[in-house]
Amino acid sequence: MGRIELNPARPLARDPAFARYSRAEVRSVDNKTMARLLSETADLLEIDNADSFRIRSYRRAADAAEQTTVDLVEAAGDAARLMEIDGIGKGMAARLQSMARTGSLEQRDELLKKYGGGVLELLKLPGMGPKTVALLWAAAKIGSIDQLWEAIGGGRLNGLPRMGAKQVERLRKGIEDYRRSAGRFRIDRAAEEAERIAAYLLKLDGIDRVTPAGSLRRGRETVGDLDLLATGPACEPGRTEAAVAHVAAYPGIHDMIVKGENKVSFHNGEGMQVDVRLLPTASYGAALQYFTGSKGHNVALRQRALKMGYTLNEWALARLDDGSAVAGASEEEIYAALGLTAMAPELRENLGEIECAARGELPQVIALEDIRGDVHMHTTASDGRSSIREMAEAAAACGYEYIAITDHSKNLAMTGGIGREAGVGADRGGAGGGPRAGGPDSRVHRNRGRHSGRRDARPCR
DNA sequence: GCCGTTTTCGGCCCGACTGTTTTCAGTCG
Repeated sequence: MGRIELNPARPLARDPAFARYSRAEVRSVDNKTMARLLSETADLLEIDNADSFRIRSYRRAADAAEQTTVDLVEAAGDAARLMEIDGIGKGMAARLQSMARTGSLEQRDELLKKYGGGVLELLKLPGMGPKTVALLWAAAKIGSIDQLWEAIGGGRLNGLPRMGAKQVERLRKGIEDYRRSAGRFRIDRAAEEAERIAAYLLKLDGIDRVTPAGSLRRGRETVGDLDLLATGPACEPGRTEAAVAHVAAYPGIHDMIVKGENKVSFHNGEGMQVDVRLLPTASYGAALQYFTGSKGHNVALRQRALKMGYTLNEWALARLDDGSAVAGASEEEIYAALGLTAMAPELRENLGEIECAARGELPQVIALEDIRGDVHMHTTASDGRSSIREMAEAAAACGYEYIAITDHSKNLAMTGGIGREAGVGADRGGAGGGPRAGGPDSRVHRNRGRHSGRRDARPCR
């Protein structure tokens, strides 16, 4: 078994959650995909003005699919097992089975035929809900963000119900904001995809190591393209045929962009571009440095190399006079040859880190081990999924010194809320997959990672 | 569409806020 790492200092392969993941068979449909299909169906049904309780059932099923510890594809052969999951009845069990078999959901496909896929994107605009989407569709056949943009420019929204000047301006600004962030993916989603693909790549004898590079490795909040660097005997020049074929056979590929000798690029089902590069071991460090970036950091680093009589590219750090390689197998030796302390990827944004490294005064990056506590936790007293005791025990297992329970008050009625009689807020699963007192799912609240300020949502190593 | 119960059918979460309208509809959490 080879290695997968987000940061060489913290190999993911040691992560128990990851270890479980890497053993799983890579499939194009999983629990998360099913949850998304169900949730989108609920959105489309709302636009279609379907029965609100039927819509709620789809949302509950989506939440159930997202949260359950049951592998739905594996369980799909037994409807009774699916129906043991809270929120999954006879109808939803059949839909889960169908999704496991075909990768799609018939109800969703039919509604998409009627309205087009653009309406799901419209819902991502702030202040845009299903009623407004339905209104725009009925009044002006607006079914996408581009069409809405044109309609706003042409003044075609004037006179529509609830479309005053403020609302139109809000939509216009919402589109501008959306377009600025479009095409990028949250780091947690990119990391999940990186782990999934890396686990698949490592199944080939001859690929020993896979490392995500780019903005994912630098810990940015969002990722554009996903860069994965692979090394091993099957990645050496002239011997990459089997590795290229293996990458190209990855089941999550939606469409192929490039298939060359050293690089395979494709889009996955979510539209994320993935670049897999096969690299010789001798150049691994240079390539890792080059593809990790950032662009500004690399430009500054190359300028420093030139001043020192070197040239730096993705293959090696080499002398300018005779072209002989000075370093390339590891990042550390490249930085050392340039008179710099090796630095964490998170620091490489050309914000003075090169000058600091030259002086030996690099700041220390906060690591998971530095987190001492968590001050935002919800429990089954409101909309969390674990009891205070379970939360405290999980925190203790992480080595935390303190936690703060921050349950909702009863003013936020949909979450149950503390201040009510014991059990009132916990006896039913509410919207958003609400509390389940005594339920089998003892995972900590999903907000934990976010509010801890970590990019890695996992609570423990 | 699910759940609990009445084993066949009724019930299913709620308030603040905003914009638009003038008492309400829609979104958000």
